[in-house]
Amino acid sequence: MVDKKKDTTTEAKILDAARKVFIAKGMAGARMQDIADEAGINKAMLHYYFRSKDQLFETIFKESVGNLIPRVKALLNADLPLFTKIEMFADNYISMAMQNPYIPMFVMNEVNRQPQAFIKKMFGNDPPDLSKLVEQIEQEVKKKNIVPISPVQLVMNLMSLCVFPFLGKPILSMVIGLDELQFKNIMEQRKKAVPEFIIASIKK
Amino acid sequence: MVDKKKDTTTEAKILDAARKVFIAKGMAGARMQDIADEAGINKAMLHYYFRSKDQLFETIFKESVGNLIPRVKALLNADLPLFTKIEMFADNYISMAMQNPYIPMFVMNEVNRQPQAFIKKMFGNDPPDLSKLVEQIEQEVKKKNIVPISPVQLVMNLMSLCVFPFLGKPILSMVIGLDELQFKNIMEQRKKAVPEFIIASIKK
DNA sequence: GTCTATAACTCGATAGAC
DNA sequence: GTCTATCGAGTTATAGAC
Repeated sequence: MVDKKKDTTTEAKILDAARKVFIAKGMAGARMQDIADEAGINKAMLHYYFRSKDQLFETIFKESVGNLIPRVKALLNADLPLFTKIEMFADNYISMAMQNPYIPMFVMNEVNRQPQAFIKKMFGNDPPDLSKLVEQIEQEVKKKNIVPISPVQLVMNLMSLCVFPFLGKPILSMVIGLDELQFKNIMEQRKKAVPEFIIASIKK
Repeated sequence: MVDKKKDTTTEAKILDAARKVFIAKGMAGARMQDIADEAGINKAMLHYYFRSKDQLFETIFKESVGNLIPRVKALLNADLPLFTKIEMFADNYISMAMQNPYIPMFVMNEVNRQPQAFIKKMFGNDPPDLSKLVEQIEQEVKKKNIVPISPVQLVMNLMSLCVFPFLGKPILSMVIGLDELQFKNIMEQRKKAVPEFIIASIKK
């Protein structure tokens, strides 16, 4: 790695700053001036590199969600036991979110802001298909490996338990009284604790 | 109720409109013009009644969270069995959120925007105290009524399972493919399904 | 109390020098 | 490529007539 350019190119500085500001304040709340200040350059540069606020935002947004989607899709269609899928989803998602703790809120927000635009942008023509997973759950119920549970409820539970702690971090930290390190430790535990919690509930 | 004034007073019309717009678009995304249009009056009136956008927003925000907090506090300190508390929290919260499905996202967002200002505004000098609930959970573990579980993880699980579906509604509707009615039915089921799911996991 | 008109200001975007 | 200066659209807020 001799000739690494650092992240000192103007473009990289802009992207770092934009990521920070957009994620903290959302599209509507962010100011181009904030981003310029954060990057230590001036506003005109932002337009020189990314033409408009919309385009800069979209770059950040795609980068934030783009990484996750292919992995989720792969997992959905994988040929693995149900419990393994649950374990892998929890581990993958929580690991990603620990490295980028503000992404869940950021994404949730923008999806809320314009749900249909989001679908097109992120999934194009082939949205994620849960049918295989749903069928797998129904099979496990039929085989009496797990208790009778609605697949929708089970999927909702898994997502809730993985995603919510990052969305609700400020409230949870406040109500339960956690500092950064404690929060981090608890999330680390959760990679195993969530699948265990779910499996304990549904296993026969 | 002969002389009921309806909600046709200008102030009430403004509040109804502001609630709708702020909740849909957040503080930064909302426009005073949108609120005026929604209320069927003009912008100047908004300032006549509420002086500034900030003040109008704060009125709506306090109203949104204000109802919930006393009920949560009461439940936390109530002298009830653990499983009963879990059942009551799920039922209360999900019922509230079904009537006001955008409040969870709205609140989560604004808490995120300014966490410390939020604490002061909402709780003043006495923030909610979870210590009694935590102790109760530890007791149940010690008495071997439930499996060993960290109180923090259990509380987090309960909140996740109740709150997340409303935050993630657009994503869930998209991914799972739900219309309004289906979503409503699933949330109705969840009032019972969430406590059952939790209790099945932790009961010995 | 309610309205119209407009002031005051914020912010994204561009022009143009270097 | 980078900067300063400024434009112009969009927004909050106010003045003042009715």
